[in-house]
Amino acid sequence: METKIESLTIGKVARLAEIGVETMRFYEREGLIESPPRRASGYRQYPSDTVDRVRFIKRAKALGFSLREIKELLSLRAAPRTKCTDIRQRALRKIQDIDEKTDTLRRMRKALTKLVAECEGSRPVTECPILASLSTQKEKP
Amino acid sequence: METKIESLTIGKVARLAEIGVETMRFYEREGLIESPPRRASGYRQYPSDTVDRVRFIKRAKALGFSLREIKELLSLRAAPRTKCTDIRQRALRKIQDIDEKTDTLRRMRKALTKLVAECEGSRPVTECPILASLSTQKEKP
DNA sequence: CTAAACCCTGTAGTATGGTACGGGCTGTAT
DNA sequence: ATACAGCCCGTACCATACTACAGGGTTTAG
Repeated sequence: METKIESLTIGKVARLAEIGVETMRFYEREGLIESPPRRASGYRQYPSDTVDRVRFIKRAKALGFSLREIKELLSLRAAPRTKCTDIRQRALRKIQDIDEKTDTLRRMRKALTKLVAECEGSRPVTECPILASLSTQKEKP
Repeated sequence: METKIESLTIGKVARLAEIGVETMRFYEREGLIESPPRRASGYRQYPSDTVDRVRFIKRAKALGFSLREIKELLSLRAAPRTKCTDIRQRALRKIQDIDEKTDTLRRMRKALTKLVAECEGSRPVTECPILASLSTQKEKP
């Protein structure tokens, strides 16, 4: 134990982030996590914060962001040369995306809550509140 | 013009919901929208509320719900025989999912806002607030 | 020292969610 | 009445995001 610097094998990162080892390598090929240093044997050595990065990827994916979009999100600060105005623009755009998603979730939640209330009141559930709550909203592509 | 009942062709629904005609038929095959009545010619005749249903599908997809999950969401009220307690259970479960997603979005938004603030202050952007804001969160699978 | 568990590269296969024909009727506007 | 957009079905193909080998070297616990 020469260096006590925290470094993890691919398998450990994968277990901590709850994804597969193959997926780790896939993300590396896709440029979502950078190619880590290697031991003499060729084994990857990850810094421990990689786990957070992978968890982030996992969560963002669950929110409907594509790997391409996630890459963009992660690279917002990555390039140190990038003009601040540029970063700002892109970040603001992402915030808009997020606000739209949040709003849709809020409406879905409201609809489901209504459904639950109807069920508790033991009244017949004939109409679909999920649809009803969304029906008036126009989409802005 | 015998019947003034609002009914739309597949193409009209598709245009209104901003998806492709092929996708409409795909969703029908997958059971996400029910097989509508047909004219003598075989042409599908959709009631106008189908547009809302399709828009809902589109939005839910953008939030990371799979078609299977969306089908579940849409069928919560669909089966009138379903026990209320059962519907309630499933709805509550979905609300949990939604709350988790909302929370992640909230944190992402906060991180991006911070990033924007840093850019406005024209300070160097060295750290990645997106990751930082998520790093302390443990995942609950 | 050796066996089990891990890691390596490369390639191939899978699931999901569409998208694009081909070949052929139908509706409608001029 | 005819052209041309729109619809029908069936099948094939596509991108994305994994997932699973095959064939081989490496670590590490006992």
